[in-house]
Amino acid sequence: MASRFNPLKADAHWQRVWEEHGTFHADDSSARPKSYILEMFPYPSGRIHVGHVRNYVMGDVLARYRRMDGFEVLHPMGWDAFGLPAENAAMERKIHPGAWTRSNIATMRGQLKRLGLALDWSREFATCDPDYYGHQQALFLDLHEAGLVYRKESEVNWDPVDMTVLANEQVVDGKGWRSGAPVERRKLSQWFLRITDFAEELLESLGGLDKWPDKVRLMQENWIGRSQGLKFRFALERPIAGTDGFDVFTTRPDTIFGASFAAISPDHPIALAIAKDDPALAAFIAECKAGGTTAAELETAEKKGFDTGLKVVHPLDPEWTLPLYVANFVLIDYGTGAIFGCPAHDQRDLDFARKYGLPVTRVVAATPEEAAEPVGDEAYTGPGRLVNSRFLDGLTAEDASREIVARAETEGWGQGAIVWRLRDWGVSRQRYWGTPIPFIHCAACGPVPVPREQLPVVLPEDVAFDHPGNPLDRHPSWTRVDCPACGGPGRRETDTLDTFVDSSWYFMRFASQPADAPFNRAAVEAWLPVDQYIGGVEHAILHLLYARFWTHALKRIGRLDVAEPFEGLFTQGMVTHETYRAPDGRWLAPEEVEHKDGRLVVAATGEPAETGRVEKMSKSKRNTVDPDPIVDQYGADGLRWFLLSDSPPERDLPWSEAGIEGSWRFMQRLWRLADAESGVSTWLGAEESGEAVAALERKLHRTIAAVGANIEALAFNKAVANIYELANAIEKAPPSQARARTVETLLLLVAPMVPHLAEQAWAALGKEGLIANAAWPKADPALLVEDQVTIAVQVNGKLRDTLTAAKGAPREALEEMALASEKIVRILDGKLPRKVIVVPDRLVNLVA
RNA sequence: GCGGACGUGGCGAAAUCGGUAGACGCAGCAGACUUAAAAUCUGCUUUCCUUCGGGAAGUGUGGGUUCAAGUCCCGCCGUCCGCACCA
Repeated sequence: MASRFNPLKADAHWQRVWEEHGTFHADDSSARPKSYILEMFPYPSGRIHVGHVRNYVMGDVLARYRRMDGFEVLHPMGWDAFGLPAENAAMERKIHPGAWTRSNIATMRGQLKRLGLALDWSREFATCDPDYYGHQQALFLDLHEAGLVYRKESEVNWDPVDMTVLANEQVVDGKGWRSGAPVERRKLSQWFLRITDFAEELLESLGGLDKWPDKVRLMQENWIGRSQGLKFRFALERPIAGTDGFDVFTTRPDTIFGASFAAISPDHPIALAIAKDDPALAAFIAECKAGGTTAAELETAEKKGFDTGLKVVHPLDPEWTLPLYVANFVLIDYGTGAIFGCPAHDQRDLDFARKYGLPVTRVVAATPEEAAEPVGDEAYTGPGRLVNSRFLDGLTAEDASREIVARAETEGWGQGAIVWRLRDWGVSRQRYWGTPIPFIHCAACGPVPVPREQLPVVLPEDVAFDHPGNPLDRHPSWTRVDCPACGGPGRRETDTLDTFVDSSWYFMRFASQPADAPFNRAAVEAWLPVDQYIGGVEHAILHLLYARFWTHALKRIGRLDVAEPFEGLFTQGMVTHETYRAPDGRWLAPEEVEHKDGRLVVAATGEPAETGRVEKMSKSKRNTVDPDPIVDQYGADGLRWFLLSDSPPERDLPWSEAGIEGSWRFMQRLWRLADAESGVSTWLGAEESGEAVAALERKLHRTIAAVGANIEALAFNKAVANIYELANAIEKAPPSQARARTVETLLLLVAPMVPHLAEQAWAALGKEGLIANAAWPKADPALLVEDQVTIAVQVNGKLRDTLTAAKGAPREALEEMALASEKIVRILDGKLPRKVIVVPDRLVNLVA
């Protein structure tokens, strides 16, 4: 056995052995219990960085552990391969998006393979394979048939110089990223998925996802945003533009007698109707549209209103009219696009009322004294009883709400309603590099689904990116197609699907990939739900919600009996790194800067460089760290071990190379431990009993239990610490057969984390078979408990002494021992304690 | 503004139920081995005081509950994340 572990040879050797044996192929027909471990699949942006590695290694440790623990494990890998960066690359480098993507995939696959991940590569696919997106088109048609797909006018970002639609990330400070021209909002007819039909059940079943982080559940809950209240009708004093009133929604029906105005959105049909004959209002509406749409701009935007001069009638008093405003802060696509304002109990309404001199009437008071107090600068939104509210006076706010809803329903002017913040999912993208939406537009028949036998609708390869906009639009032949319904001339839909659609069902295709269907139902039902899904928290809302929706929708249309796609979710922390900038503002990669005389300079030119924030590794900030040179130097296991050590996996990990030397040293330590035992016959007949051996056995079994539990909990940093402790204990133990057995077990314990080294040492010890296929050791419950425990002795809660006692020693005995302690006798100085608290096996606290 | 998380040595961190704070690792210091270096091994490493026995303080901060608080409760300070005109 060599005295040093050489990862250069071992890594490649064992990777080849695993591949040749098909070690990590998932067998659909296995009788073992199934476990599906999945990390969010990567976008092939170029090369992987250590942030990716951290993600995949975590899943890999769990997958290898589950295999050893007796499960049939599905642990696949693929590529989220459609998306905008490929088109940008096409424009910048005159390379086809497909070619660019394929070449990145090849590079990244090679990088991943060097890490020795226990992946079933036979199931690999990319979402840009027609074989994948063709089935996606079929599923889209299924949803369409079920009425879950529709078309609607919707606003897009329009660059008036480049004459192109921009994705949100292409809008920088309200301007087009290439042209720099102010972006306009423009209406286009686009495809939508009816996710709002599922709002209720998506919210409901969040409650059952108890292996998800609370944080993510809460974020989804807020995103879906259920609000309960009253929808009621305001009658206009006199009809206008053929309408005599409009609906408003409120969550505070109890404050209805505090109403002082009504307001509608600038996009509300009534506003638009009035504006036709009212140039002043038309100007106001135009002004509302001019402002930017970024969060910061909205936050600071002034609350503005336009008094239409019209009045609406209070629903509970025909004599009482309220002014009708058009207000910039009323959203057309939430609730009914119209509100009633109750300034006393809503801050925004109060600001508005003060600005336009509207009355402010308190209708809820926390205390009886408060009833007469005028409202100041702050609206009161807390609980209380009703005042100034006629028949509601004296009721609590909740009771008053119920009373108003009941009365509205009886009298017929309104009804209880639930309003959702969630909007339908717009899936149209005016882009080339995505799944073509399988429809054909016909002047006579409208949009007609592409017949199933014509799927997949394959993206044409012959496209040019020398003009802005979607090259599919300009394609001379691809767009020309006959209408499948009437046979007349038609035109292919040139919008492609949002890439979030691609990632909404890829985990089903991993479980089963027949040629003639999106998936085989039985196979998907056997593997799903994913037992453990691992990825970045940045996907906490959109991706996870869309994938949940897709699964719920397939269930509703009878395609799949899976309630939720991901049973366990883990959101791992990001790997962060400092960013660097040159004097001209360019981002610099870590290898382009160096420290010189204590200052950071650009290595090539010697100009001073600026250190930016520590941020998530990303290609655009150029702060990524490539794993390849690290693997060259320390082996896959050195890197794997380092990424698992120290930082809790959910926390961000600031990258530094300082610690990896330590990992490398530990690899060699493990190797030496195994090396020392490879001549195990030397110790035959050596002492097999005695306290040292017994202590080592107990340590081993406690470690087996702890490492297993910590891997299950994805607390890899703790599992690493457990293993270090065991290694320390082994090194201190005298040679014996028990020690040799302990080293063997240690190898099993580290096998999921450092698989190459474990295989190499396992083979060197002459063990049969692959350690990857070995059984996870079982902890002997009898050895998990110590027979001796250390008891803390406190006086007034302060530690004064410790003593050793038999486990389970009775309270009286512990108290006696504590009182007999020399130190305690000295501290008590002859006095008797007033009170003695004994916690068996833990401590004795003497209260003096 | 609303919602949430977090704050422990020089650094990454641990402490499962309120019960010996700092396990484990990194960095550092001292020593052994060596002609030397690397590698490896041993010991020390929260702060302050010390007559070297030990003593005092200590988990952002101020209070509180308790025999006992990193852990529970209230207030404050700070950092980070999500949502953001949601009626």
